[in-house]
Amino acid sequence: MAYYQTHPPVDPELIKTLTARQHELQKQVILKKPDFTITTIAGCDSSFIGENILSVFVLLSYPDLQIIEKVWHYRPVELPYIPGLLSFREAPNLMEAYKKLNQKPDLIMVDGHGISHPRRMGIASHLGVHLQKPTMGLAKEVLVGKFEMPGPEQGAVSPVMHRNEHIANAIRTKEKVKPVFASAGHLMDLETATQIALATTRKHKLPEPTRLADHYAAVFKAEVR
DNA sequence: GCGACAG
DNA sequence: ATCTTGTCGC
Repeated sequence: MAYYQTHPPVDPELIKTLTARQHELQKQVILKKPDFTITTIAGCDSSFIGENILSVFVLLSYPDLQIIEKVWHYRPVELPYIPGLLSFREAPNLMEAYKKLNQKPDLIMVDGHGISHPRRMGIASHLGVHLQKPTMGLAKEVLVGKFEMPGPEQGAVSPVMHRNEHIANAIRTKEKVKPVFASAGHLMDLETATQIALATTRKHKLPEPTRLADHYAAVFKAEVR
């Protein structure tokens, strides 16, 4: 019985091209501690409806975390999910949504990894380079690297190591709940990213920027349908 | 060669 | 990511 695939088979040559593109983009990534005061932070996330992708940006004040603005963009998606190449599937639409923000954030928390990636070029770094904005990754699962489970207490942190490099931190944002993973994206450093993840966590495992982006992605998705 | 593999 | 029911705990 024939069946549909969301996308046609991916050309191996395309994978080579995109991988090479990541190596080029990686040269533009700058890791540094922000030298300014963060006043606003945005969370972003994408959801899918068949062949389409819906991306959301939620702008919050910092550190009080009040919602200032939320925008979204919806359009066909062109690539399937390929581990390591997630940015080429989601970033284009995320950038369209970003354009709709009347006020731009000081920092963007992206749903996924920053430099904790095979080529140190996760979607958070990818977006940071393209938007020329400070970004950090906030992921629910590890992509590459090894780590020891952090202690069960809220605030416990343990390093994620890969090729002898400290690429991310496993963070226990909620007591006895699975940790999340924070990493530097662009114009950011791991220490600050970790501190921001904890500073923006309230009553849930996911820090507010990511949690709210997740939430509104579902809300807008229901509207589109 | 054999697994692992963000969302 | 998405599909998909009930269930446990605050």
